[in-house]
Amino acid sequence: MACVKKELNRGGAWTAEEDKKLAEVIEIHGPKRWKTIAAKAGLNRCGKSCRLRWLNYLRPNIKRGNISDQEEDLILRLHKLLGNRWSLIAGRLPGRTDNEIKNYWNSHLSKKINQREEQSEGSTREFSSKTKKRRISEKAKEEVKEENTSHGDDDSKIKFDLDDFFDFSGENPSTLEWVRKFLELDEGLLP
DNA sequence: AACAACCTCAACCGCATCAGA
DNA sequence: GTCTGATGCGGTTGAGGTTGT
Repeated sequence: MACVKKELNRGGAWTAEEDKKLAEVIEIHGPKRWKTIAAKAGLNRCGKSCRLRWLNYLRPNIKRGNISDQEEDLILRLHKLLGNRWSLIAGRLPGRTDNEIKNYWNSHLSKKINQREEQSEGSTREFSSKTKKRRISEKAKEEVKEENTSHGDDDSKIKFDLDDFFDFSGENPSTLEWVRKFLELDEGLLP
């Protein structure tokens, strides 16, 4: 459930000191029983906050920043296939978190896709750059809404998207190698 | 230089699901 | 079978930084 609102440190950025305490307690007790961890660390944070901090920031092998072209390509394909299942997508990208991918999608990729769509529409209408930006971000929001209402258990859509997902014609060799590794990772991804 | 608009990302929230008593 | 607490997930918010006017 949600953190108890009073007395807990909500909304504030984590300090290095808090990170250190949390990491120490997790080292001893392991990354489970987050309520207990929060208490033992003596932090005014709820268990959920501690878990999130660990998963998104403190966990070993976290990659930070600079999503590579290959990773971006994979995110695009996986999103096409899976929709907004960020944790599933993150599971295919070692060192990346669902939160990071979700943020990256919302701030970079959804915009890119919309730009491509607008170009392919061949619209002749011109807007000021500011108006255009606003329009793009609003459209992105609309699309996310639509996605959520439609991704359900729609197997037919997934089957349809699989063709696109595995269409690697025209890819450069490094991307193909990346995809090959990805497919080796989990043979159980596909039905 | 000052202000407004916009962007990014860490963190929170609410709900769903899981697991154990 | 049911209740309850823990965990996981996706959506949303807001602070701080950047860019445009």
